[in-house]
Amino acid sequence: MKTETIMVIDDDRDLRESIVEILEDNDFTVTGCDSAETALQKIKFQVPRLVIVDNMMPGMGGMVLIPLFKKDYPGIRIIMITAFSTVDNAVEAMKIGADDYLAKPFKRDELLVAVKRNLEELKFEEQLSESGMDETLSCLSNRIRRQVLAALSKKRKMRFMDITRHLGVSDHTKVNFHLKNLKVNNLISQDGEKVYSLTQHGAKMVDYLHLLSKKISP
Amino acid sequence: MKTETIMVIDDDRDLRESIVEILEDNDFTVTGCDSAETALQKIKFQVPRLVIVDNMMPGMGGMVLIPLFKKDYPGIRIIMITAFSTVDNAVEAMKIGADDYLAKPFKRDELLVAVKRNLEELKFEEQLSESGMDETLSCLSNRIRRQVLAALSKKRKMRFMDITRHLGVSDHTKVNFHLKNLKVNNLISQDGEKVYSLTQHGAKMVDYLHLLSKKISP
DNA sequence: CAGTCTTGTGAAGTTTACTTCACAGAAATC
DNA sequence: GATTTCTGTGAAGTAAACTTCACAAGACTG
Repeated sequence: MKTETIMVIDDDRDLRESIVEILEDNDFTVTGCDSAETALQKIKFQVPRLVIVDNMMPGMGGMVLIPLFKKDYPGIRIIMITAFSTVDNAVEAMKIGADDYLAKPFKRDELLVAVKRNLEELKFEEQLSESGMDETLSCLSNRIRRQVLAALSKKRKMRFMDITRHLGVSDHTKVNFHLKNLKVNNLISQDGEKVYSLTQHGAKMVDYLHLLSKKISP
Repeated sequence: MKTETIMVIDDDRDLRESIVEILEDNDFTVTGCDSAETALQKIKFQVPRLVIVDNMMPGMGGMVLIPLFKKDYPGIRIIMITAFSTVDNAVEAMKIGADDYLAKPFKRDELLVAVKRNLEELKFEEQLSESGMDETLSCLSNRIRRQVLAALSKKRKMRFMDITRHLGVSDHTKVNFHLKNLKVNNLISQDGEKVYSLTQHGAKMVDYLHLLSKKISP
């Protein structure tokens, strides 16, 4: 099983090692860095999913590092550690790209909660931009293809010309084009007798569309 | 309130009038016709949602009439009345475009159940091919737009360049194009301070996308 | 107040999606 | 066995979606 990767950047050795230890105890794969400069080098070899970075550090501070990280690795999640928990500080951090912040001193559990919450949110966002969604949604966004699904949902099995006539389309090759598309997207299938029917996945999508149509119209 | 319109075609006057009466008692708007030829005339003035037609009639029979109706009015639903309830007869009727059939003699309730079921199924199919679905679904089928929704779902409020940087897109005008699209589709809105946020509708769609992503992946 | 950052607009170009047309083998029908 | 119907394929054309580019007004920053 693959564990989530986290990078911890803090010049304070004691704090850094204690954070690393806590995270490793919770089965994360952790990389520690003692400065922003080191972090910029290490990230080239392994891009973490989550970064925990101290605001105040000698050399490049968190405020400078965050935009650099966000620019090259927009998918990354960043939690900033701030010494003084002023509202200004937090707002400023969020503005430049931090996704969350922790005020020093923080407890073990506060750290873990923040880490887990951010990893959850990250997964949430990633789901929405999954590539499989592109194909499925754009397949469903065509009225003719939805009509085919609706027809097959009722009649279970239909032959090519049955579908064409059912839709009232004069050009059968047009229907064929959309049937192909539906087949590629695994929403319908064709048996040995050339009869079309919904796949299991297709049936699910019909359900989904009805749920959706109720939300859209009223 | 608008009632559903039904056309009843039967040469047998007693049967026809009794069907019409039953349907009118149940608040349908009914047109009776004594022949297929009359029906072809009357349909030009008002297109019904459902047609009940007798198979055996002098002149043009149901088997001939159905393809004509289906061709010119594909959205229509047709129930055929068959004198002899042979399986062949039913299969034949379905093949040429009838959506359901009733075997003579039938009871009042059998008629009503068939009528209501077919009207329900019709509504079901119409929902799937609603025009509003086209815009919404094709809007959601774009990965960048989904990422914008995901980002706004988390951060609640974001400004233009925040969004652009969050996505890691170099050309801001591209993001602007998609923001416009989202605005037109009423998924996001912009307040007086030019800050973007999800609309209520947009928030719903984010929920639905997660539902969908769970259906697609496993 | 010069310069950069933000938030756009509109046109031109590119890519993708869809439609139409011409044709053709297999199956059913007459 | 000739003819119509069914089920396609592939190319060409059209429309829609998306991207890129050139430019600019207003806000903010040093």
